[in-house]
Amino acid sequence: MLVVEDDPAIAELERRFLAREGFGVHLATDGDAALDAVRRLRPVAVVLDVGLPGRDGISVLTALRAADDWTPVVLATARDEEVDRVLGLEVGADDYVTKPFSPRELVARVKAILRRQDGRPRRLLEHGPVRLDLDRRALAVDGAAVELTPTEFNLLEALLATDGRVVTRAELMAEAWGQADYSGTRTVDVHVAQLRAKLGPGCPIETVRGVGYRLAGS
Amino acid sequence: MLVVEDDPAIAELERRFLAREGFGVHLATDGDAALDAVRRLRPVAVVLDVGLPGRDGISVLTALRAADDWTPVVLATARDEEVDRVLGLEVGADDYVTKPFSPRELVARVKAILRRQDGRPRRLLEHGPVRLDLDRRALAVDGAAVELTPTEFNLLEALLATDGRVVTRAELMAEAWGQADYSGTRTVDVHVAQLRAKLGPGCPIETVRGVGYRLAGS
DNA sequence: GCCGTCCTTACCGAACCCGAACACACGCCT
DNA sequence: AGGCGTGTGTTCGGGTTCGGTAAGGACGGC
Repeated sequence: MLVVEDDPAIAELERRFLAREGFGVHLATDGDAALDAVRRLRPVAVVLDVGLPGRDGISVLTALRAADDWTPVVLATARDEEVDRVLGLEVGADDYVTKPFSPRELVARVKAILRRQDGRPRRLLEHGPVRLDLDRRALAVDGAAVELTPTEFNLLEALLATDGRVVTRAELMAEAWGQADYSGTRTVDVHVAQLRAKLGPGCPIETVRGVGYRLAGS
Repeated sequence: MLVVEDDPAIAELERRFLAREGFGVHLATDGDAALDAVRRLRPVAVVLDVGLPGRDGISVLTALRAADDWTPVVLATARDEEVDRVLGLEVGADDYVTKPFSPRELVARVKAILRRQDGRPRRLLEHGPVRLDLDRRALAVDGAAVELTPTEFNLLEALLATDGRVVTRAELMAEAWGQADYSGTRTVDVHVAQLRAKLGPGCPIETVRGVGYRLAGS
């Protein structure tokens, strides 16, 4: 469970009530930290304040969903920011609470969401004989399981997510390594080679000379 | 099964999906008819719309519970009627869905409730040779009983509940320990080792390097 | 005070990532 | 056609991170 809230008093309140229900709670105080935390911690759900300094909640949510991350999100909006609520649901929030809210209500909302998403189908990325299970973090080629290292997995995920568009090495670095600027090393190439080896003869990863890589047309 | 809903289109939708699951479905379009139907038909469960004309859903539910009738009730509330949901649960609803909801979700919710309050609500988690009895807090592997300490039990329960999805150490901490934020200790690893030892050679707990653990198989 | 359970720490082996080095492919130019 | 430069494929060893495990101490129940 991740709570994103810049007011320390409110954050602590939320943390206490969620913890009492048995959730392990992490805190983040701004949008970038939140995105990073979701990536690293893979929380079961996120309570996201809309009125953050700098990168606001809506922006964070948009970034998450754009990255194909469907971690359940409860938005916390101020009473008069109705626009944000509507916008939030459109952008992919699972529910929202209006400040000021009772902690009990927040807890109830979070639990409801978790219940709702139980038994939800797994997130899968498929392309030809390749099937990547994001929830199990497992890969199958022609139905046979294939082991992947963490970076190989992230790389393949980044490639499959683009679904045919050309991806530069810099973009792949950013996607699979978190941010790290691509400073002219060959790291990406090496891992692509590894991936191709593991994917076998039907490997759909094509080289676009001078630009980067892309998936073969389905 | 009784569906109480004043919008004929929605009512019909619900009826069709519930019927497909083998439930005999009756309809009622207002609160008084609903109360009457519950008394006469004694349905196994009720799907109850909150926004009824005249006597509303909350009132119907209150009347039922006041008459010591504990027929399982799933409330259907509009998204912005947050008060009703909290109120409904306090008044004795067993669960609720938020409009607009998918019919499949409704069915799942109803089934969950029936399962929960089935004559023998003996909750079992099974996976391969492993069988975990949540009510007796007992574990059997290949039919042979195995003793578990409380933390080991919680840990295994958390793993089995996710059914193959990757679970981070932070999540396991949250699930099995109640709250404790995972601050970089190796506690989880140690207990996983214990578990593996007790589960024996056919142990389905796999390590996902850099992320966490998951169950083997499907 | 003994015993079981739990948490921490430390150590070791293994997996992994990176960067360099070398070999190869492609395309352009003459 | 052949040569050359640039960009890419692939291999390999060093250094680092990560997970398994064993041992020791803290805490609480009996």
